[in-house]
Amino acid sequence: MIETERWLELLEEKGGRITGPRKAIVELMVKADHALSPVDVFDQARSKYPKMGLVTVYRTLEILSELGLVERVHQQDGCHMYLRAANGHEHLLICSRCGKAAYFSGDDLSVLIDRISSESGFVIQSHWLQLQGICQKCQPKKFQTPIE
Amino acid sequence: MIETERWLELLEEKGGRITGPRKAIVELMVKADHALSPVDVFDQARSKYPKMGLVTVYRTLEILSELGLVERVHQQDGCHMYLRAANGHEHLLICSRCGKAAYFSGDDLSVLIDRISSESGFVIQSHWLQLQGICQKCQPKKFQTPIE
DNA sequence: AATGATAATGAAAAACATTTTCAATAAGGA
DNA sequence: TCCTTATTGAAAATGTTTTTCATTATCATT
Ligand SMILES: [Mn+2]
Ligand SMILES: [Mn+2]
Ligand SMILES: [Zn+2]
Ligand SMILES: [Zn+2]
Repeated sequence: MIETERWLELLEEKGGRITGPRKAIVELMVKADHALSPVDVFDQARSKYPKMGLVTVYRTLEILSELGLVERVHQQDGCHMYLRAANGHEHLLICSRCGKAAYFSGDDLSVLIDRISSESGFVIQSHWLQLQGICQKCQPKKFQTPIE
Repeated sequence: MIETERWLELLEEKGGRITGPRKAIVELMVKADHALSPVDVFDQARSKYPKMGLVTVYRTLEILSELGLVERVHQQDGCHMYLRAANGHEHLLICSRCGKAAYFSGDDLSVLIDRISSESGFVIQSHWLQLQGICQKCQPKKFQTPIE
């Protein structure tokens, strides 16, 4: 995948070296469709790079997060999970059964934000929006909307 | 404050005993206008009840949270913080300088949610919305909107 | 291709955060 | 007041993240 190359190039531009452990972690994070904990990353990455240390996972997630390639996701259960970062202004939609994560965009909260701002006196800088639900695969048949 | 009484009554109805440590924690959580970490609660509660143990703080926050009186708040820094729970459908507005937290209501995301739901195939169950900004007290003079 | 400076790694230890265990204490019904 | 037992806090156990440090591997320079 070309996205992997892009991440590694950015890493390199920043002055970092491209190493086996880093490649394994990047490859995995680029294609992850679930938020992963450091231990999840560790377990998965070891199949590509068996010597992988958990410390390296922490360090690499930190770097990828500084580069804006990965971001922390909060969930009711684990809340130090990492996922490929949003492209521009996107928010997350997460399946509460299987954890599948998808970004969406096109929210317009400006009216709400203006109102809250003037009611509260706060200068609002950013917002955090996250939807929880059940993805198509996890829905029992009876709840599935027929495609028409 | 009568709200403190209400919390203690609910605790009692649930079969719990009213104790010194619990009173100290409830009093403090009822009036907190910042999300507090277990250690914050511990430190503050010790001034009312010096023998307080940190374990009791963890246990009491757990109980208050089961009773729906307190809820966990996620922030970029500490994300195991606790705050008085919302009344009905409210969301948080948090000052990124001093941590002051305020609830607001009246968000209507139904149009957005319907759209995302049909685009993604997810059945959406709930949403998290949180605004970050600078509260009035923390705003430099030049940014303050004059009251007219 | 070989060399060398040094960034990156992983094992181990340390630091933190949270949960469990357990004997002592205290709440509150009888 | 007495008795049952929920609650407490100290200490230990567990789990997570960070630090330390000697070794290894990357890659710019020969
Ligand atoms: Mn948005
Ligand atoms: Mn969180
Ligand atoms: Zn799912
Ligand atoms: Zn403030």
